[in-house]
Amino acid sequence: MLYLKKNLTEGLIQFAILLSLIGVRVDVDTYLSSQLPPLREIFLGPSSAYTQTQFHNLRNTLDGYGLHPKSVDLDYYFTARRLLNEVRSLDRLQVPSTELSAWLAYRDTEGPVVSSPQSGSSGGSGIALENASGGLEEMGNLESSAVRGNGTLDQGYGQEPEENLGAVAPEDSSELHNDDDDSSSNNLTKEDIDLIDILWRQDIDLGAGREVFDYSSRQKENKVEKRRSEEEEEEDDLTGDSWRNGLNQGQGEGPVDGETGESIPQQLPSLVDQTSPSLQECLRLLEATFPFVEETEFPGSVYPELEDPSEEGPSTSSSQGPLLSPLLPQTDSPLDREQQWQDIMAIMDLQDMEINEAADPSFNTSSSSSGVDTGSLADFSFSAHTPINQDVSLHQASLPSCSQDFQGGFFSPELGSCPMEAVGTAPPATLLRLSSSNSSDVDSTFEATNLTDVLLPPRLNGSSNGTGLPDLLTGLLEEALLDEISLLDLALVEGFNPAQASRLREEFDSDSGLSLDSSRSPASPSGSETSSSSSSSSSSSSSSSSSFSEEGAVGYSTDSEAVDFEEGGAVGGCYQPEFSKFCRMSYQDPSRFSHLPQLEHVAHNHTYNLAPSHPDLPPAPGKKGVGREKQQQQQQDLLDKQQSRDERRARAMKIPFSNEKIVHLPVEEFNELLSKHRLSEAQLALVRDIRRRGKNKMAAQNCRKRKLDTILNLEQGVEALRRDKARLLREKVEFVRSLRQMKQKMQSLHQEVFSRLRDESGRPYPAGEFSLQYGSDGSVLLVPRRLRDEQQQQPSRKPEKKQKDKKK
DNA sequence: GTTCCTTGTCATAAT
DNA sequence: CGATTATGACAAGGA
Repeated sequence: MLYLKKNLTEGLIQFAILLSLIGVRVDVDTYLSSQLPPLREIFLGPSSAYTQTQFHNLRNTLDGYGLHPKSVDLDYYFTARRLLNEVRSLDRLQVPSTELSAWLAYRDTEGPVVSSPQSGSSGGSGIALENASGGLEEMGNLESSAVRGNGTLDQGYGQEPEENLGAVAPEDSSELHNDDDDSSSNNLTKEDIDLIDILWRQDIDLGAGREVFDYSSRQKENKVEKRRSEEEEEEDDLTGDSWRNGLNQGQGEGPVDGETGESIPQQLPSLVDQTSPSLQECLRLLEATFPFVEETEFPGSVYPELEDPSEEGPSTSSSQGPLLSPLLPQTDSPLDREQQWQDIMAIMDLQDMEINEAADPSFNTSSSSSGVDTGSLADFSFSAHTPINQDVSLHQASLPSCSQDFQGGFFSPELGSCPMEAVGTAPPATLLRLSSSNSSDVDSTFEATNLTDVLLPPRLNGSSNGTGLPDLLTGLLEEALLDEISLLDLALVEGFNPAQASRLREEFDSDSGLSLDSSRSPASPSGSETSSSSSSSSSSSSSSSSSFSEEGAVGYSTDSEAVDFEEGGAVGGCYQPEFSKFCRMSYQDPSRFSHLPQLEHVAHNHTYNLAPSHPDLPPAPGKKGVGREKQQQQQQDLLDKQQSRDERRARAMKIPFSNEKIVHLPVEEFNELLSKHRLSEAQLALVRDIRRRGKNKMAAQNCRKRKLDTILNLEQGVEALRRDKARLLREKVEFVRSLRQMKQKMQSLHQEVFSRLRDESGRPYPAGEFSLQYGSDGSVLLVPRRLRDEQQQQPSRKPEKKQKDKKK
């Protein structure tokens, strides 16, 4: 029982200490604190329960030395920070502008072009069929995977060919740069943090949680390459964003609800009947791609972006116009909240950019390039179908006036500019998405992210899992993750080098007041063991000892020793006073701590109670040395000197048995012993004190040893936990990237579909002017982004849209 | 002589 | 309730 308790308590304590240590390290990053909470939740959340178990022991332990490692952490932290920055800078630099731009260019050729930058994006209505099918499939896979998201993202992201990514207008990239700023992360308010935390939890609840990490392991192999590609891609994303921005500008914004700030969707004539064959084809394609589309919970969510019914001309400013109040009913969040979100989003944007970039390449390539990736994608597609279907299903393609939200919403810092409202009702999914992002923030995010992110991903997130939140969070998380990872990595690489470890140890030692020295004299087999003989001799030799000397008297007589050991079952040769227990302890320690440098110097033998093993002393002085008083005197002195106080006292009190017996005999035997000998009160008291002190001495030694063990174990545990944490963070980051890639694919798929849509006259709908809205009922509406724009700029086009019902 | 370390001891709480 | 154990704090002794 006791033993178990002990172990349990110790374990708990150790665990708690480990947690605290880790927490400390994490806390060191508090400047990053805003981001950390979610991470903590992920990694430490469960542990929090443990932390609450503050046992008495734990308290004590912690008091002693729990936190000192901080100093080390700080160094570590700064180093990590620096490295992180470097890493980020690398990402930026490396990021090649690719996918999006290329893709856009492609679109341009086919579709009607709105304006230069935008045209590319918007144009895509008529997509080259060649790519379309394949692209769609890929996209579908990606998207599906993305939708499923959490579980299975593992396979290839970064590996997709970047074909689509052609060089995009780098011009805007500057806007996107923010990611670098660490400050952004720092700017988060507590509320933001809380919000993030909540979102994060939601994310987890939705399934985005930790399971996600599993996949990472598979991907690890490709990590390095991926990262590079990702970084490059990220740059591409940036360009893509810029591109998007351009589009937004060109297209302007739709009408927004004054109160809500939501865009007011305009109902367009149903396109169903009128849908051109191409549209149907596209729909079919979509269906095939996303069989699950219909399943959705998708509450008729329309893309927020798409929803703006009335859009005013393509003006960049318009996109950024009024902030949209949360579309979602859920989000009662007042403007302040939105602001918070904006802040968050701003941060996320930066990160998103990075991520997207990273993701893009994989995204593109995934289908084509790496078999692994494709496979994974395929898997995803199947699994993920539902969410995508919902999004994609084009049942009712209406052409509401709002065209722009798409671009505007995305690009404009505030989504509000283009109210996301779906034609009639904002589906929960959309709402979700919006809510999660809260208009303005979303925009910022989108700016950073690719169109895909804006269009599809949000939906997917919102509809499917409520992962929309995750999206928003992802940015933050990523930042945090990156930071953490960098820190952890650094820690692993640099931070926990032997030097630091030693430092830690030192700190521990100093703090706890413990010495790591395990090689204390008693422990050392060599030094003190002989003492018994000498002590015995001394005792016997001592003048007064004769009366009880036979028993081994005060000192340690050989006899007494033998007896004691036998009785105690102790192993002979150990440090006498301590006996077997102690011997075990002492012997164990040295080996364990031998590696510690600090211990090396600790060879002192401070044990007072040890019988001196002086070569000078005759082995059995008592009997032989009658003649040599001098020697005896010397021995006496030595004995006195080396005997413990209790031994001396016992000798002085003429206690008839050895201190070992007094201390180590079981209670019964001890009582028997006392009963055998008639002892005075003083003697009895002394004997009891000796016993008490002797036991306490052993206890103290045990306690110290335990402390040391605990510290060492904790050290190891901390290191292990750090490693795990770093690994998990890495995995998380990869997951986020993959998710983004999938989103991008989804978006591209969306665009593909859109490009295939044809009006009655067989003309493609310009992507810039029309957008697809997905209804909760699975209907898909083709909505004009800006009626005005259309009318003004492209009178030829019909402002009104056809609603096409596409069944999935 | 000072500082640091180790060890023993005490007081106290927990077992 | 007494014995034992655990542990923080203190002090002695030694290097």
